[in-house]
Amino acid sequence: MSNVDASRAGATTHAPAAIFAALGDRTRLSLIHRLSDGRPRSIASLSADAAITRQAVTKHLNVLEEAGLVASSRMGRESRYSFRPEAIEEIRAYLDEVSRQWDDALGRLKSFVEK
Amino acid sequence: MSNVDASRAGATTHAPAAIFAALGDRTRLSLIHRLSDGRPRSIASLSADAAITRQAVTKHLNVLEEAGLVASSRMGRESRYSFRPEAIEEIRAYLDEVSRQWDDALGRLKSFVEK
DNA sequence: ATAAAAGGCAACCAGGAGGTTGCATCATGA
DNA sequence: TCATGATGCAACCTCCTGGTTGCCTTTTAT
Repeated sequence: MSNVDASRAGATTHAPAAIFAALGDRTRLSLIHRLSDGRPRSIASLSADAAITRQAVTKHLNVLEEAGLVASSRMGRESRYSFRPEAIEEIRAYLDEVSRQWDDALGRLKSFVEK
Repeated sequence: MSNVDASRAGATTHAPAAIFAALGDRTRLSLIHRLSDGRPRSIASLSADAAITRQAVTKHLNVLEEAGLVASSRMGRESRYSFRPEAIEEIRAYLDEVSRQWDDALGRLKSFVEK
């Protein structure tokens, strides 16, 4: 289990850095891309056309899950991973904050120059 | 020098994964946060209140620069780093693409159920 | 002219990340 | 019930990363 305490009800505030880090890998990014069509997939299915081992894919999926980007549920003998858009929204909010601060700075500079 | 060819005019298409990876570190995230107020800062200034060495900060700044998140320019004896919002816009576009794909999937599911 | 400030360079180190292989376990279709 | 498919677990390996220390170079203030 992760040390991020994903079991704490509601407050699943996966630090932005962790989410960014999870997205900072080509393989994981392509997994996200494929899962973002809404269709849950098994590990075997996801590693079928991959150049790496099923075990490697499993590790990547674990990273994505701990970051809150995907969710898994066991269905019989296979575990299906599905995309979780909440995490995306979380870092989108973070980016908005950075952009807002930047825009504010631009605004102040502009009004200063005009004065 | 990086192998990303940051000198190619205009087409500074820093792969999303590299940008995400650069943001996937608390220290670098806080550097970005501080620089996003638009005020360029020297390395010494940025590492003044940091818990780590100036050298470590330098390395982080290099990572951010290669990802296109900051730009540096030598001013006398100090080199000033400034925030570069273009990289943020680049990954925001990527996130939009993922979200769009997700929304489309939801839409198809909805119309299927309603039928 | 020189001491102090600001950086750059390089070597070095510990730990983590990405991958692999081997083997055990659980579920299921014949 | 039994072979196969889908995973889980664990050990192991290599390379990258985050950090450090030591020392040299360039500027600048006095």
